Amino acid sequence: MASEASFKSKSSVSAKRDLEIESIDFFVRMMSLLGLPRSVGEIYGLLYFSPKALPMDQVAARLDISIGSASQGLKTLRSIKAIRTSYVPGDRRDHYLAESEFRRLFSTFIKDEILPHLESAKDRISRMEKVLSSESPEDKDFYNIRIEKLKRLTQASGRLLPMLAKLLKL
Amino acid sequence: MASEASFKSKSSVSAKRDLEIESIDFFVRMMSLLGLPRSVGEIYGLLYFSPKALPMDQVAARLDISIGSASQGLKTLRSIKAIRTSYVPGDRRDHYLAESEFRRLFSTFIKDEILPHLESAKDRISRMEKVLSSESPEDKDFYNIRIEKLKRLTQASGRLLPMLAKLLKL
DNA sequence: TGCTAATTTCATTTTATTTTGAAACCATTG
DNA sequence: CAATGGTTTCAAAATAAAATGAAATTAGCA
Repeated sequence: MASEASFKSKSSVSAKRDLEIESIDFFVRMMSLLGLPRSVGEIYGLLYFSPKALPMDQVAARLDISIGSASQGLKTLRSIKAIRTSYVPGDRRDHYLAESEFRRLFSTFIKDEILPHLESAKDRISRMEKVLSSESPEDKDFYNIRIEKLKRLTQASGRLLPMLAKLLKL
Repeated sequence: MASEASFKSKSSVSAKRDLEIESIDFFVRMMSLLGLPRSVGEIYGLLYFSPKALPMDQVAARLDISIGSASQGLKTLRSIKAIRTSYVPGDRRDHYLAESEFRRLFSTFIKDEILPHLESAKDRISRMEKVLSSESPEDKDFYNIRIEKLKRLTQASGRLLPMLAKLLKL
């Protein structure tokens, strides 16, 4: 009947569980705000409140998700630098720790997910300008104004977002 | 054989179509970045480059989507103040115009979609603090530090986002 | 090098989201 | 106040996204 839990007081274990659950819930919402799947939020939430690094199979077991999901989710989190591996002697499994500076994560997200879109937006706008200048349709003024507004929008974003990203890294 | 197009030069019509298509494409991506469905982006993109206000049935026809979708999409766009209706004498249909100050839209989005989450995050954090103080588990320091970091994150966001919202409204 | 544990990949299944279309509802007008 | 045009609603269908699980791959160890 001896279990891992037998070394800890009962209330302490449940307190940890409570924190874990709040954490998972918190990050599931947070990640879904960034358009990331539930499982990714769950994994990060679990790791965020885990004092020790956890191997993939434990992550999957604790969250009751498949190892496939766990593998994918950890991959995603690695790619946005939200977690890192830590070496555990005598264990060939990779162990994962949450990168606790969550703000950097937003910064990475802006750089990787949003700024590239801005780039393609610029191309699109030049394309629009070319169409307009070569064809001169009626309502040309209207179209010019709209294109001008789009331009300002992308320019403003192009300045604001990197600033924001920098602020978050501090 | 007489058609609407017969009053316009052929190239002018296609130029408008080209702009429309680029616009729709642009806003479909933009909206999906905000987690809004494709049809919503399509509708806004169409209206954004339309010199005259369009009624729902024309929106549906031009985009080849159902009137159900059009109705839902317009409702969504109205709710985030991205479009407005304009009165057209002698026509009982509502006509829609894009609100061209797209930046305000982000501002509305921050206020309506993100800030409420922050509020509930604060509640969650107090809950965590309560659990921790009443139960005192081992690794208490670790948990305290993590909670502290979450607190700072939400505080920083709570300051930054309203600022950003304000900047975008200018 | 061969063996085995650990991890990744990916076709299939499950779940969630979006769209459709038809019925219900509303509002204008003859 | 009936008739019709316009709009919304919502159950069902279509589509898209995510999770599973098992096979394939990789990496550590004897």
